[in-house]
Amino acid sequence: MTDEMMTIREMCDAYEVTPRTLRFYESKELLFPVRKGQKRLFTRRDRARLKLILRGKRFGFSLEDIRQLLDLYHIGDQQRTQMVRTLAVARERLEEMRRQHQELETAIEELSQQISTGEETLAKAGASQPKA
Amino acid sequence: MTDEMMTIREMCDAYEVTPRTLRFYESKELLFPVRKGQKRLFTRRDRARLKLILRGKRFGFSLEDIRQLLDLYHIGDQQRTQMVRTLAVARERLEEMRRQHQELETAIEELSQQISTGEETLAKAGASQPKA
DNA sequence: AGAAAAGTTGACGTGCGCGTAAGCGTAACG
DNA sequence: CGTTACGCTTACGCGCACGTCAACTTTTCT
Repeated sequence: MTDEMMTIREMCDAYEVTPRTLRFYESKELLFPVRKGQKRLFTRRDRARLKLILRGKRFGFSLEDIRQLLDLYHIGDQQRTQMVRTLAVARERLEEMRRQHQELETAIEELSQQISTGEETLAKAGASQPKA
Repeated sequence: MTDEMMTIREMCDAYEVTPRTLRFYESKELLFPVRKGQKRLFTRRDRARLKLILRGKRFGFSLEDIRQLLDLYHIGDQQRTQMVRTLAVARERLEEMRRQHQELETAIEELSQQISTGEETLAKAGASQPKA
């Protein structure tokens, strides 16, 4: 709890994941905890990445998708050529997310409409008697 | 192509899925094609449901989640008690989707910001010479 | 009629995202 | 100083969402 380094358990409690999950993410090169002897210590950077991972999952991205996305967040530590490519990928991803955002809006409107219709139906049916 | 019924191949071409997928969805009670002899014929209703299934998947919902969601779209064919419950579930789902919508917006803004920063870095580095 | 095309039912295989023991090291506590 | 707790690795298992044969019936075309 040096405020800089967190043990695996502290991470689990903080983000509601299991140790297995964190080790799994490390094996997939999504996280890079440092080692104090044998034990893992997760840095602030790992915490930031984990937040992005969990968010990505909620949007339906695969871990491999997310791994690539994560690179977009330390743009600057790279060679120029690689960076150009990374930015291109990032822009594509951004477009995808915008489409998804729009589609979600449509879905919300549709479901909202269905609910309204349902409520009306219910009101009218309920006015007299429910299946008397 | 009676415009009402579609064969499995027509469905596959129309929605870019495999026969296996459609049969799988039927086995999971997400679709209910009628049978003409042995063959499946998909109705307009199946097509509407398939669209919702594919959309749900893009949002990261499981097929089981989606199966439950689909019921929300034929509200009205139910008993009153069941309908009340369905509406309640629908409202919860709607809230969840609104949260996701909001979170996606945040993510979009963040990634957008990262890209801008990256572009700046690239511009400055590119002005002189790339890693000379 | 005969062959190719399309569809059907099993049933096993596969990649992803972890769960779940098994067995071992170590460090912290009473 | 033993034991309890936490952590590590290795490895097999599992549920989901299909992919991929295999073997067979049914149309459809010529």
